[in-house]
Amino acid sequence: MDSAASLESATPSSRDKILDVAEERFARRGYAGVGVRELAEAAGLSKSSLFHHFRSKDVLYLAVLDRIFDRIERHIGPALSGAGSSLERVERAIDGLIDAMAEHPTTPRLVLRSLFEDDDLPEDEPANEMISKRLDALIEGFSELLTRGIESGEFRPVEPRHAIQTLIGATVFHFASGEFGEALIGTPLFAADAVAERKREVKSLIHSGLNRSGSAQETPR
Amino acid sequence: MDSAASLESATPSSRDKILDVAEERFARRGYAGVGVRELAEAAGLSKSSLFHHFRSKDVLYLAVLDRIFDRIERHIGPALSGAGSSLERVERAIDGLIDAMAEHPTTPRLVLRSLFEDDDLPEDEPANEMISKRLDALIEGFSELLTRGIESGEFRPVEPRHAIQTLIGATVFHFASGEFGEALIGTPLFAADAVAERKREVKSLIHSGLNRSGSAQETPR
DNA sequence: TTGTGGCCCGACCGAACGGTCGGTTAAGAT
DNA sequence: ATCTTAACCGACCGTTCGGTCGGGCCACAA
Repeated sequence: MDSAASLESATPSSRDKILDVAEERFARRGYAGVGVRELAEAAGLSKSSLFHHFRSKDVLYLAVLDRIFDRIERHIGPALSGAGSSLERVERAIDGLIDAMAEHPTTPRLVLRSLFEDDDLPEDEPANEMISKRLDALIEGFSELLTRGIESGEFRPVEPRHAIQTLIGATVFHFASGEFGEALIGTPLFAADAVAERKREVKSLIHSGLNRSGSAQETPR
Repeated sequence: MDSAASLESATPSSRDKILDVAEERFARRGYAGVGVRELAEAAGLSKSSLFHHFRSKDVLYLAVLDRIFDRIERHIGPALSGAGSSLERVERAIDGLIDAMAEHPTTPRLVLRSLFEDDDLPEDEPANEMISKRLDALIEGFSELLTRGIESGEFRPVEPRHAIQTLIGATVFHFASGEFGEALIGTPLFAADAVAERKREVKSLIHSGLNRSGSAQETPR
């Protein structure tokens, strides 16, 4: 029936174009805010053709999310495993997370939406459950990392799950904040140096909060 | 939940009913995700009557946001002014911000939406500009607080605007995270003790990051 | 008594929504 | 030469969208 992932590299065309366009529009205006007509037109084909590639708007949206999580896992996966102290590994994971968010401006917005929106999406859709699983796995990876650092005495005994919430806010929200964030920070959020600075700021905040006594260790990247 | 109007006359007031209903629905599913018919029905009157109270869906949404910012200013305003060390004042502001988010579960979601969504709303609408002004003022208040703490040598020389982004993420996002957040933390986000714990966690993270002991712990490399 | 104005309604409007249907190409495969 | 199939399309479907319109009801002022 549906051989979704079987065709690989040799597809330059419509399907990917639709995904690209949908990713951008959905990120900016949300699932309910974008119509399939608009997507089809922007992708350069008719609405009927769009429905030829994706059986419904739902599955198109989920396909977009799927690609997003592919990219995130690609960036974070290597960072979570590997050697080093807990602090080093957490910092590497933060770098990876920020890289994932900065790769495409659409990523943080779609992730943020999928995190806080009580989705209108069908719960039964297998693609939906699969995405939840992947998200859970990522969270679990981070959680274990923090827990290990606390158990080994390297970190203060913070609640790891609260720290994860803060971390998500500091990374995902920052790069999702669009006009507001740019007005606040004063520069484009996705310029290479702005991304590098965000990494520095987040890591230094994680490392020693606002306290001066933490000393000014500039860990270069 | 009717807040201020309930002390007054026995009128539940259709207008307020509409605002209450709209606030809850918009918070959950966003501006584009909610139709005026649904709102009217949930408020117990007809669509035409809704349009008698609010000239368009836009102004209804903006009226909802307006109430939200009223509440936030009520909570944070006093905290920003007042005496004490910079750290004390920042912590008081964080308490106020979290109180504002925890007062109604709708608040953080609507704030988050208004921060990261490139709104479909008319830029010219005066109500829209007014909300932007109020947001700017809040940000400016926080920013001055941090800047003063840094200048006085009490805080590390972090970039205050980055710290603000992190702070917003740690507070607004946390309480906006709904199902995801509850699954992660493991308890209802808005229970009194959960709110208190979040205050503690955020303040301790702000205070000394993940580092054990507020001092030393030099990281080489 | 006769407004008058606040509040409410059913009926209706054109546009847009997600989705279907039948049919037309063009490229391979048999 | 025929059959299959992926890709595409225009036309159409029923529903819902935000919004309008004309009028009904009722408390209260003149």
